[in-house]
Amino acid sequence: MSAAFSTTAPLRLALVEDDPELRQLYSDYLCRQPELSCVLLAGSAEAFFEQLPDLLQAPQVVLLDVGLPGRSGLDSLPRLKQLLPDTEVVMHTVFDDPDRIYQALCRGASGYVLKNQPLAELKAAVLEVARGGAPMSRAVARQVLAHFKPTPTAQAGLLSEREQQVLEGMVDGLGDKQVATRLGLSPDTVRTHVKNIYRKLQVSSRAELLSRHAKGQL
Amino acid sequence: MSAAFSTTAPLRLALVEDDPELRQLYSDYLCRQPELSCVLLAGSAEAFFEQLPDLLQAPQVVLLDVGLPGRSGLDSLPRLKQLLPDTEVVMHTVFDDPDRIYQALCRGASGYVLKNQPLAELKAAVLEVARGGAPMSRAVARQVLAHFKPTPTAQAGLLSEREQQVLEGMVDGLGDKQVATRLGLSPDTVRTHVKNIYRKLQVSSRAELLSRHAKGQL
DNA sequence: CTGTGCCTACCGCATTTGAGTGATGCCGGC
DNA sequence: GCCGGCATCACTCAAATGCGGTAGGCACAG
Repeated sequence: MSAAFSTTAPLRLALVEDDPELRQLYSDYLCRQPELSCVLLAGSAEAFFEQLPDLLQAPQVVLLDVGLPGRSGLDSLPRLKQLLPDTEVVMHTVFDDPDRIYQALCRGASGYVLKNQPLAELKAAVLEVARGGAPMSRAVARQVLAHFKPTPTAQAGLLSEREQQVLEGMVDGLGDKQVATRLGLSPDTVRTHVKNIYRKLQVSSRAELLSRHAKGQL
Repeated sequence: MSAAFSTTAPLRLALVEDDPELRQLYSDYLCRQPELSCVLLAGSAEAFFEQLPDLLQAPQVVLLDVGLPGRSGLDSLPRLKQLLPDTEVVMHTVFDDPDRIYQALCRGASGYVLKNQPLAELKAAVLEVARGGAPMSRAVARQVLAHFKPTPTAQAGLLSEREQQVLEGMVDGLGDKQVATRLGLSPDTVRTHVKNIYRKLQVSSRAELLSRHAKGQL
């Protein structure tokens, strides 16, 4: 909701990128934009943190490379967000593997753009995140959505209907007896179902099952 | 990477929207686009499913209103994806509450755009999803990201560092002993930590803890 | 100095859970 | 009709877990 009119002061941007050529390229382009103002350029996370105290005002957006030498961008994210809770971080990288994306988002990134995109996209992402958005490259957005999808692999057809219901109860954090009550069954029956579920899903404890459920496959 | 050149056949789009005026407005606009072809217009989920068999080719994208009379868009999503697994669904609505968004994504939506946006945005979303993207309005994207964030509420400060580590182990589906091994502790120590965690987080079983963790507070 | 909280570790006990075995009845395919 | 899968219930046994207490060492605040 905060203003972003042409009369607004340029957005304070920090750029962390280890490749000197790329850094030059990006900063050249981004700094030329009237809406932006590069207040910090760093080639590593360490350099970034060192330069931070020199700034009069904290950057509003940090464009952070994931694959940095030394402390990776991913690793320094928590500290960055701790020092600058109100600063938006956009990850910038060639990696589009689910795990890195997941880690970045969990650690407080508000955007994730890939490096194979036109510079205009990069600029758009920076502006977008400053406006309260969450810019993500196509592939990244899909990965993110994949985290929510049911992954109809195992369950569909594998587990019988009753077993599904029992599983549901377990997922809700209930014990065998409570599940039995909910379904109007004998606790022993539930126990049998649970055992069969374990066998079918290849796990051997409630914890494992719930862990799996929470992660990949619902 | 799939082609989207001007020589490509127009994208087959289905539009499900209960408000006749809006439906008219959207279809007028979208159908005028050379890249798009509205093959189905429906005012309800029921009408959509009825008209489906009449089509020569299934729609490639469905623009689905969330707040439909009768079977809501949200409720009909699973069936839609079951019938048309390869069709991309973009939710279209005025609602931006986290729960509805979460439900939609879990049920297979690949996009979620709000209704307060210019028509060009709508068109862009349809094209984007067809290209393998995941178009989301600003507010929606933020909600989605919020699902990954640590929710610094409870855990931060509430649980000690050691307890965090133990919790992590439990979340990974490990037993007490395995957690102990991982952290180089006595199983008894882990048990003590677990007890304290339960007390602090107000739960009384592993299942409850993991369930909570999976749901609200990651 | 004292209290408080954390980390560590142990004891004991009741309950829950994982794992094995068996049994009954229903249903559907071969 | 037989076999396999499913749902139901039962019994046993051992391991894991939940719950209560105790206790020494450490660090920090009052």
